[in-house]
Amino acid sequence: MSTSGGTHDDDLDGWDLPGPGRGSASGKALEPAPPRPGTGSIAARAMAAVRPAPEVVDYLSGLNPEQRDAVESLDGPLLVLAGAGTGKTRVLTTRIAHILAARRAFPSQILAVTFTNKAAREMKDRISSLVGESVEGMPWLGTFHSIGLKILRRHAEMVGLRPDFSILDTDDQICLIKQFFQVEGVDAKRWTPRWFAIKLDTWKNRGLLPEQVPVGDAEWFGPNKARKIYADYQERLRVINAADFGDLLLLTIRLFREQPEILKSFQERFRYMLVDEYQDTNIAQYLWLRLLAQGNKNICCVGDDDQSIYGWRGAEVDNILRFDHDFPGAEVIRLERNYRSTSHILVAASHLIAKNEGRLSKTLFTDHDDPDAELISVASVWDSEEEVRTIGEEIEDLQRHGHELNDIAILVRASFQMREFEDRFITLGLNYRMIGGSRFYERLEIRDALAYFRATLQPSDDLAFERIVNTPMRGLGDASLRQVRELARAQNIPMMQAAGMLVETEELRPKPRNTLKNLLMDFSRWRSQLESQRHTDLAEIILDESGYTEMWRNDRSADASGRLENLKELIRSMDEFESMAGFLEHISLVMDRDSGDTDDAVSIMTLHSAKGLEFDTVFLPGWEEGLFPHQRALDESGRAGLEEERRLAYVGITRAKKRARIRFTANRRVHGMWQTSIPSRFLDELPEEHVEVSEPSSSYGGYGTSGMGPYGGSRFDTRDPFASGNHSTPGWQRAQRNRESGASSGGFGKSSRGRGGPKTIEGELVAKSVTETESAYSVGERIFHLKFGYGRVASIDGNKLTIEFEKAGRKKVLDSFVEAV
DNA sequence: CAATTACTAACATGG
DNA sequence: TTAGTAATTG
Repeated sequence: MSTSGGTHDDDLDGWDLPGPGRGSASGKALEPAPPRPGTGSIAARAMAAVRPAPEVVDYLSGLNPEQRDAVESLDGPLLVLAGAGTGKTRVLTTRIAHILAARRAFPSQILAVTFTNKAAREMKDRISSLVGESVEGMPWLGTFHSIGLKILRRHAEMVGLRPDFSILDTDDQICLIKQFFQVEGVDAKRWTPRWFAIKLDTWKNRGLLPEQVPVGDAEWFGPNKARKIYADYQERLRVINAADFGDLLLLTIRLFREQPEILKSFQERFRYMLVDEYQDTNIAQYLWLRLLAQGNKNICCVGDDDQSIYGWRGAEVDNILRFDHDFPGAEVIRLERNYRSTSHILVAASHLIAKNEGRLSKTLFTDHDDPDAELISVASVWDSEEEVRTIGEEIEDLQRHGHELNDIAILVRASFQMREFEDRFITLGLNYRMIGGSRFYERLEIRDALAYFRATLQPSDDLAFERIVNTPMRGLGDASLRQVRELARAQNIPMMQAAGMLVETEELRPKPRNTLKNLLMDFSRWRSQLESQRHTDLAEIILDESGYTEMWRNDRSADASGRLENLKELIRSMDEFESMAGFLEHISLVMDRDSGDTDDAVSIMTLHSAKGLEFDTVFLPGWEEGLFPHQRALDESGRAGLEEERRLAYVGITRAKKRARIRFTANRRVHGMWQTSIPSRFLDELPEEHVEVSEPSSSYGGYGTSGMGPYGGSRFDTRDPFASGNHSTPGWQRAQRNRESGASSGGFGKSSRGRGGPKTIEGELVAKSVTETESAYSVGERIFHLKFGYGRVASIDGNKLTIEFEKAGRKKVLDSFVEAV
């Protein structure tokens, strides 16, 4: 691969566009081509599109004037502010179709960046249905990371990597950091590797190299130590020929800055740039875009500040607010006509988001006002078990009434909520599709198998090597491994290489030395078979000869056979790829499997991954304080965190076309402990006229004394229309007390110093601190618990009580959930 | 070196 | 609760 200049126009090959033949691919020849009628239907329609009589062009018809403007304003920077459901994706895809049809560029000359894999896939699908097969593989349509990767692979040498470098996922990253922490003697009690991984990510999201790390940050764990670990970490990545996710962007930026000719070649290549979800871009992505857009400035960004939900990942809403400053002369088009939702849904969502400050105010409106449209439904349930069950029932009911499962989605705040739905739907035999969440490729056996493949393909991949040296156990334990690791570190070489040197010496005892030697021989044998064997066969050979499959066959535990199944499934899915390397690359970027798209199935996913999608019916479970808005968001980012959560709620509601059904539980188990939950404050922020508060669909009155309201807090306490009267639940009373004390203390707890009372933000309860100073109970006291019945307090640990229950045995519970008797 | 036991943090969110 | 780690023992 050429290292100078970077004129890799190879991917223009095979792009067969109606119109000018190849050869005129680069440069001036692509200026608006003169109309040449009859060269193909798309081209023919395009002719009409560029100039007069646009009505003829069917892909443009059906756009409203603003949308059409956004599609046709091809030259110069353009920002499209598009509210939820205003046809954002439609504008983007039609715009691409228009560029192609007008023959302004080849598919390979359009850069289209999305934020998530799903969005990229969706866009690809929609473009090909709009334009036809020729776009099938628009090479530069993808996520920031996948495009960064593609660029880096071509010019890896320029940033100190070999073109076949591997990509580390978060777990690999944490493993590596852990090692550095051990070497540097960082107190693992105070700083966890995971925490540092997040910080590292934050720096990278902001485009900071080790030497640019802010002075304050650099001093963590000791004088300049954090900076040093960052620098060492990067150096280690280089040695093991790997890049983490952040590097995919950061190294590309470095490449562009250090190699102006390469940058220039890309600037020339990308005649049109389109960016989806611009509000989610972080600084690194912004820099990346700006470098590329400095060429011909045909950049079109589409976004909605109200849907900015990736602040935690470094997204800068400022990017969207500053757009015309960054790209002088930018045109701004607003899309405010909503085509998706009923007016109940739309008004409710707008009402909610209006509570946020500092937004570019947009007013969404809709025409179709269906008088029969359903109100937003809000209902409480006893616990998550009931939540899952009733939603299951409602879905079955919808199904009986002829609704397709494909039109139904369950959107949760945190991925752990998805499992319960999965379990329930399996027993119901209800078809479901999980997106994101606990992913196939994150399972133990899959990661192990992948580590074997990685280590085979990429001898320098230390993390893969370390993962499997002693899996299955071969007697290569800590002691031997430490020697290898030390040598590798001292010589600054990958561990496999170090191991190779070590087995030639007497350093190791004979037994481990031989096993290690054998293992290395295994790897080189597998490596030699890379050419001769089909990659799926080789994968099986590796797993068999390494003893990995046998390990599971000998395993007596219940899930062993499932794991073997998964391994087979892994090899099966490998079949769809050309090579092992291609397969590994795919899964390192796209951790979710896109399978079974054709079946009719309910979608279960997080709110984050739901952005950009729409469904007739949307279930929104878990609207409880602490879960949604999530406690961590409030603790760590205060008001900004709360606003981001609210945007997330907005995103959730606006996914629904016809029915939005919000659920909250009265009790939820957190870390195995029962806690009473308070309804989400967002419920109060919905306009009553558009909300229908449903009766709980199954009664749980039998649990306690009559009229006990299972929910506390908010509208549903103070003027609760349906839970008759007295809130005698201790948990509720306690929550209420928390609330009041929080409000009166009125502090603006930004730094969480001290483990005191609840933090408030302008009178709102933001963080209910779990560490109550004193328990209201004493050891030996007789108590009543709604789920477990009567018992006696065995011990007290802050607000955690260990109770010896008369029926249920010994349990740990939270004090707010028991009641003195 | 491996198996057992005791302890503790984790349930954000994505590429 | 559970998964992961650290310490302890065979």
